[in-house]
Amino acid sequence: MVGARITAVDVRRPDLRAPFPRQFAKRLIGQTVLALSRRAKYLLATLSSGETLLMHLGMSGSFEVIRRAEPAHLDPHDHVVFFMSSGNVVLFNDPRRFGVMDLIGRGDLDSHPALSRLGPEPLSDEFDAAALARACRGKKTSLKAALLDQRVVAGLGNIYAVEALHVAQLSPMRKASTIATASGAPRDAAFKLVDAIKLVLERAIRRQSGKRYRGAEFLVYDRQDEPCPRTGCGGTILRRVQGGRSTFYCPRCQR
DNA sequence: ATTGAGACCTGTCGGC
DNA sequence: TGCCGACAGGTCTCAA
Repeated sequence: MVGARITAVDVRRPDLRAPFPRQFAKRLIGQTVLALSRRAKYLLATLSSGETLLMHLGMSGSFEVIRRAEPAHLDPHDHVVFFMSSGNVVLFNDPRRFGVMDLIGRGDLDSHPALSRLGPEPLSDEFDAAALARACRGKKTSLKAALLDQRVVAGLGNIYAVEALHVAQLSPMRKASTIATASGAPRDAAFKLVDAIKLVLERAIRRQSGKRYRGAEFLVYDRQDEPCPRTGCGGTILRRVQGGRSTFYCPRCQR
């Protein structure tokens, strides 16, 4: 898409998680995509008008680039088709329709409701033990719930929150406030957790970029009743539901 | 203000 | 083989 002009947009199904903005296709046609970037789990395309196309994959969304959009190749879940001046055709496919498409006016990026309250990017220098401890100070929720709170750290999801807690040897049920002192200074656990989050994400990006999600590639996620992967631990992975989502952890080495 | 539960929608998988 | 319930990677809203 980058450097190419959008020549046509086919919205085959406009009812994703949120309704599409008015005149969605019309406002896109003729614009050049200047750059692609990402904030948390939102994909952002900077357009020549200064507007930004915001996209989210939800739980089941994906993009595919093809050369020709033969009707026979289109899947019923290909909800948006972008035709580019380069000849590329970009398909947005989302069976579960939890995805999002929005168009943000010039200058309104920082005030957009989806983006305005996001915490720091986990791989940025801004996200360190001090920042994490500050965000968790006084929080009565579990540590796991805090990691999924996008205001604490942006873009961490269920799987990698679970994985990071295991690497850091911290219990998902532990109160979030316990990683900080009363004044909000980081305790040892905050340092360990920040390091674990960065490690887990960097490893995941290296391993999975370009690939589709596949299960059974994780240390503890989806591994209930299996032995704890920590050498010498000897514990067994348990599954619990926290806030309606599955948590997997080793009660022996995660405290 | 914070927190947890439920809702959104569809596909897949395991058990009977 | 076929049906049915449980469950799924993310956010959002609502009530306590």
